Amino acid sequence: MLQFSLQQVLPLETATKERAKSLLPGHAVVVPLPSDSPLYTREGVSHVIHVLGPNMNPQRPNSLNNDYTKGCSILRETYTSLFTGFLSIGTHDETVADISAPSSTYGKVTGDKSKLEGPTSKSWGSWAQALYHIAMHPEKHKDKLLEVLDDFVVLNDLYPKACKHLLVLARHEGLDCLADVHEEHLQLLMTMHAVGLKWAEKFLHEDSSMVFRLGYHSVPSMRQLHLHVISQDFNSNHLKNKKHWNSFNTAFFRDSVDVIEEIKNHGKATIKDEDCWLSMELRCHRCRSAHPNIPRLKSHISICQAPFPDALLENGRLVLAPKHN
DNA sequence: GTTCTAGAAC
DNA sequence: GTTCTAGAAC
Repeated sequence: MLQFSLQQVLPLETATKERAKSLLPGHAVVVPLPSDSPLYTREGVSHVIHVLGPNMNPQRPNSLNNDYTKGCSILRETYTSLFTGFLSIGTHDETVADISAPSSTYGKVTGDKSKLEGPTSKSWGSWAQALYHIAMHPEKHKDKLLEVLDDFVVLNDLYPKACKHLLVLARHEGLDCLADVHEEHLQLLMTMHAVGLKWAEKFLHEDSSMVFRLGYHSVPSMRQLHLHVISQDFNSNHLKNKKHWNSFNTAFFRDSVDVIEEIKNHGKATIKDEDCWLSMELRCHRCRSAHPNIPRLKSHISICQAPFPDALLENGRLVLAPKHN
């Protein structure tokens, strides 16, 4: 256990009292250490975070009178305040005096919101981390990888929705989805496209009747930016529901060529995240006929010979699609 | 992202 | 009978 002398603690106590006279349960206060504090000069401690948990002792202020539910709630706030305060140190030059815990929104704190607004991107469940782990540690997943490059890896989608379905996975930390992509990533997007195209061409060399599309989901379920390279047969037992179909056959699927153009022209990509795209009626991607359910749609697409619509053939959205008259 | 389940809908 | 949907869990 660390021991502090009075001399070490005094500057901290003064600095703390400047920030907050008292602290309510569930709240934290971040105190940057004064430059004359021995804790700072000798130990290199830059900040101290004070945090007050729930109190069940009737002899002390703010006793909860054995209200266990309220105690749990305040304990949750306490930890959130503590971690939010800790995050604010790394990401902002200045800290605010009192950080109170948000009850439901992640990353937001009271006080100077303009400086302390937390990450606005979505949070990811544990099951959404698989690609991230592969991107960060490809050496641990060699058996799954088709190609390993400095900036990308290529792998088969674990649940392919067509005969050929690859992912070109970016290895850059902090790049999780299209919303994170900006002008500085243009070269990266173009390289990902080139890598994906190379694989599509390799498959086309083996079977020239295949047709490929390269693109991103507007709002991916898995963390870490990944480009889908998918053949347009959609012949797969893993394609089971409307969401599967529509995520590759509505505007929810953003063609790589379009994303690159949008980044070039506007510095950001269009994101069609409305749920309506994923729950749209099922339509054949070739002849646009509607079908009542997935089994009927799949039996239709296995025989549909219609040419791909012009909108898909323009500007390389489809790779080596058959020409029609 | 997946699987499982229950209930509704066809 | 089958299929769809939503929710929960992982």
